[in-house]
Amino acid sequence: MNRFLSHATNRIDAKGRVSVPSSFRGVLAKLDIRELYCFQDFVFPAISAGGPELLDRFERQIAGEDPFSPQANEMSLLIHGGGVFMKLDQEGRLMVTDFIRDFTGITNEVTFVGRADHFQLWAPQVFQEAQAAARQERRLRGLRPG
Amino acid sequence: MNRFLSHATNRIDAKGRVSVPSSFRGVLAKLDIRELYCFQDFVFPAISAGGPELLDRFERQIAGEDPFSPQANEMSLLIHGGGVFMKLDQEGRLMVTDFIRDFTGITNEVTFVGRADHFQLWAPQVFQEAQAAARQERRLRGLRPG
DNA sequence: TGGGACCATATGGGGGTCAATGGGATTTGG
DNA sequence: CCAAATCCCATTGACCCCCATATGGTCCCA
Repeated sequence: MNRFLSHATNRIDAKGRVSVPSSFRGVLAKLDIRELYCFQDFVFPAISAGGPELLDRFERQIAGEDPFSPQANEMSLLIHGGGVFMKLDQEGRLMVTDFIRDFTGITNEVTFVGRADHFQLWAPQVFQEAQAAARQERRLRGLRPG
Repeated sequence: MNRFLSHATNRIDAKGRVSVPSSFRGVLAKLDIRELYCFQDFVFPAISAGGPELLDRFERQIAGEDPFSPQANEMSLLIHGGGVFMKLDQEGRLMVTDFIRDFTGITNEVTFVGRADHFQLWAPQVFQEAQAAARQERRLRGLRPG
């Protein structure tokens, strides 16, 4: 597998660590990603995590605009001010810091959600509800993928 | 046969496995599908399963939109976060995980339902009712298939 | 036409392997 | 020098490979 897919929920231990699902670690290894760029999602109350090239992409996006524009300023506020680099420990676990807890509402469990080129950390309950809402909205609009 | 047709109900064993109907496995072999892309159906409480090209089709749909739009983000939440790759064991059985149980209400039996280019997993009772409801609705509208 | 051999599919379970988790020991940073 | 982060090892349980058994249908022949 070469992209992040599916979701899984893991427990946070007494030291505040949580195991990143094995399949996600496999993708990271395959893409040779050793350090995670984590940032606050623009839409949902979730932390997004991916390789450093994610940040590069965002910065290229900014570079395409007038560097003194309010839009560029705002974008930088989000991706730089709301972003951080993190590493996994030897067992593939991640420290769940206050940076993550405060933005997501995570307390003692984390739902990992694949998003193709990155993955996300959600509070389990919040993820369930957001997904149900997205499904409901699609139905109302009569849209279908494919 | 080169498409998924008809429906059949099989039992889940003590280890949580269920046999995929032989005719469906035959279609999978014919289409050279070795790994199943499974996702939560957008309308019914059923898991849909098909070849990886199903996911490709969804992703092409997303690619047509602004990648930073809430719509694209939402769509990805469903097809990436709500999708899984699964494999059959050597006897053609599938593990019925919580991912499947929680969404479908499946407990100890699975109804497999052919849908041409993919098939679905339903709780038997729920399938019966949904099919009956669909039939009823058609009758009220005076419509006939074909 | 009825019985029985034969075959394919569904089902049951032993046991190895690996991922998730828990916790002691050591290092690092302020 | 203390607290927190990281390393390292042990335990547990879920999943998967593999082989055995049950079940039901079809075909053949007397």
